[in-house]
Amino acid sequence: TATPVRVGLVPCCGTSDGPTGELSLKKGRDLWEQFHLLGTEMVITKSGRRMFPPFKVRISGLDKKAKYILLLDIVAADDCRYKFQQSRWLVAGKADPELPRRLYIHPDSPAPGEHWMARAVNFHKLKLTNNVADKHGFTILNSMHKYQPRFHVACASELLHLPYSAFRTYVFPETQFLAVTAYQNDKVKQGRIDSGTSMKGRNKQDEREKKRDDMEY
Amino acid sequence: TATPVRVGLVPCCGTSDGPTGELSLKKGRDLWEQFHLLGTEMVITKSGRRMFPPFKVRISGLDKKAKYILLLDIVAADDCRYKFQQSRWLVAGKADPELPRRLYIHPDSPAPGEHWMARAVNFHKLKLTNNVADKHGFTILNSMHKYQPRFHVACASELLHLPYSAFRTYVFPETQFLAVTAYQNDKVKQGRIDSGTSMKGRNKQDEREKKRDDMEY
DNA sequence: ATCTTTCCCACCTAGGTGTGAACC
DNA sequence: ATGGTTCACACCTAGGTGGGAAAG
Repeated sequence: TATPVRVGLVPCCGTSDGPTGELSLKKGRDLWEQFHLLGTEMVITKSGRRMFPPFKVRISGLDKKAKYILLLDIVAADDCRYKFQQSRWLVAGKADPELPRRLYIHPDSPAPGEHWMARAVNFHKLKLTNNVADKHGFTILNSMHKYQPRFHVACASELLHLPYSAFRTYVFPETQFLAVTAYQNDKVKQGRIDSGTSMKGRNKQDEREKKRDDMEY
Repeated sequence: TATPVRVGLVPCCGTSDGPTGELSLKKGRDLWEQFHLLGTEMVITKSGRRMFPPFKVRISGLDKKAKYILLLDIVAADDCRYKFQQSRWLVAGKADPELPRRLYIHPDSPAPGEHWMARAVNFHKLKLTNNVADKHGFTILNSMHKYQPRFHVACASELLHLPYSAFRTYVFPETQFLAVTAYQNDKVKQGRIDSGTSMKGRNKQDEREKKRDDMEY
């Protein structure tokens, strides 16, 4: 084609601005890189869990009028099983057999190039699960394995044509992650909380408040 | 065309099943009809308010593969201004000049006939406002005036072709309503609350609970 | 004993809703 | 005084999140 297609991962900057403890991520640096340095972990659950940071790409050079389908899939990054011991990830044997591969088709697909180029494309609705029998179409992963998300652009005007259409694939190594059913690295857990996007779970009850509750009786 | 296009307003049945006071709507009858008997009121606000009951249509007889744009607009039902006095709506003069007409294009548009026919089409995201300077594209209405929603089907593969495309228009008289900035008829207000879909606002504090709060000091 | 998974639940955000007093 | 409008706010739903105990 005449114009080259360019795809860039959109930086996801942390929004934390509270008191920055030792563990919090520096503001203004890309969240993906920050977590990558620590060893990104993604929680997988039976009912499905989103990715964090969100996977966003900006794309240019498409034909404005031609229709495209945009997809994300997640493939094994290597052939190992891992364990987390003494604050570090160690190889713990050979990988379990790969599970049925599933494509996450961006819900706007198919859409013309101008639509995709107008703003960053966000794949935040993709969900990860460890449920081998999942019927929602979520991406099924093995816990304690390392994965690599991949982004694809397909020239296709209809979803039915997808299997026969030309693909272009883009990989961003900083989006590699380990699938877990519970956070292993406390720094990763704290980083998610600090980056503000994650909604806090049940807080340890504040001492003062706890006292008051106790006094109700 | 060979097959006739059929469009039906989808009944919106109330979900209330609590203690049914004198004012609550009977279960299992169409909400639109129920409110129509009372004189449907729709609140309009500066920041925009959804319609209730939701406007839903079921459509059949479209060409499966052809593309359509589905729209809703809301036009003056007559040339009067109204007032609510002694529990009834009375004509109170001539209508104010009509405000700029706005079309609400269903966000799935354009889409093939099979998409529209697969399930009821819901226009619940349309918002009503009385803000003449609105920049969100909400539908602008005059308070204390009577309106009639209209549903349109346009044969058009692109939004840009809309102005030149053929329309088919459907009107459901039971969806007429009066635009208000605050509910006038208590029965309408109570009907909305009873039908359950409306999220309750601040409740009059339950006496028992109030007492407890007061005792906190 | 250790590691990993599962489950329920309190908490959070986002956004729609009527309240009631203030405003005009 | 009246009638209509505005506004901040408590409440609601829906759905995503980590906590922590319990189970495997």
